[in-house]
Amino acid sequence: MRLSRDFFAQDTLSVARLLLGKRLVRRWNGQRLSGCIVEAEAYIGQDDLGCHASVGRTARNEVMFGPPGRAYVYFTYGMHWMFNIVTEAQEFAAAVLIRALEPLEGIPAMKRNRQGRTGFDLCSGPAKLAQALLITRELNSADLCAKRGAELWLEDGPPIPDDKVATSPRIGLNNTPEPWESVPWRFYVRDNLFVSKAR
DNA sequence: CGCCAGATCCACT
DNA sequence: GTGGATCTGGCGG
Repeated sequence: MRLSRDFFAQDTLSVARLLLGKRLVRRWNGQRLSGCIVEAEAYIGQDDLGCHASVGRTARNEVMFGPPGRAYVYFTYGMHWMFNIVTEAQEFAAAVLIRALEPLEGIPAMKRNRQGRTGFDLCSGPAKLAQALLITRELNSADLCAKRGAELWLEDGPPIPDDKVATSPRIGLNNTPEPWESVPWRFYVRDNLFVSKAR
């Protein structure tokens, strides 16, 4: 079952939590590259100083102000692409950053995309999984809920019970004013080997 | 192992 | 001109 726009329209913390266990699927060259989401972070509105939307509406963050269920893909650190899913109502700028996947389908292709790296190093980080699934600028603003012709979408997966879900502060927010640097808006599957960092 | 700096582009100031 | 929702290899312990 493909995840619908209603799913992504929920509040961002719920979406981030519920995305654990869901499958991210990339269609490329007639084959499926996919993985189970094991780590995600919420970025919630213009008040959240960790969120790109906190600087106001710009060309870069425009997609976050649009309808839910679209891809917000941006470039950072001079070499990395990041994949987010837009959440909540139009005009409320929020998204979930996908931080790690447990690889499931198309692993040889992912390995090639990752210059021969394997296992843990395939998708254990936001820039790694973007590289493994060939997610770049062209997919920014792509509709992940399209009925046909989609290159990227999400599918249902086994629910992860609460006792297997852990939270922590978001990764990489250096010198962001509190409480934003410390709010526990990162969700990950406890003891899963493909999570980017143990805690 | 852990730590650290370099890589390298682009949006925003 | 600056610095970032990161990753990697190299170096030291």
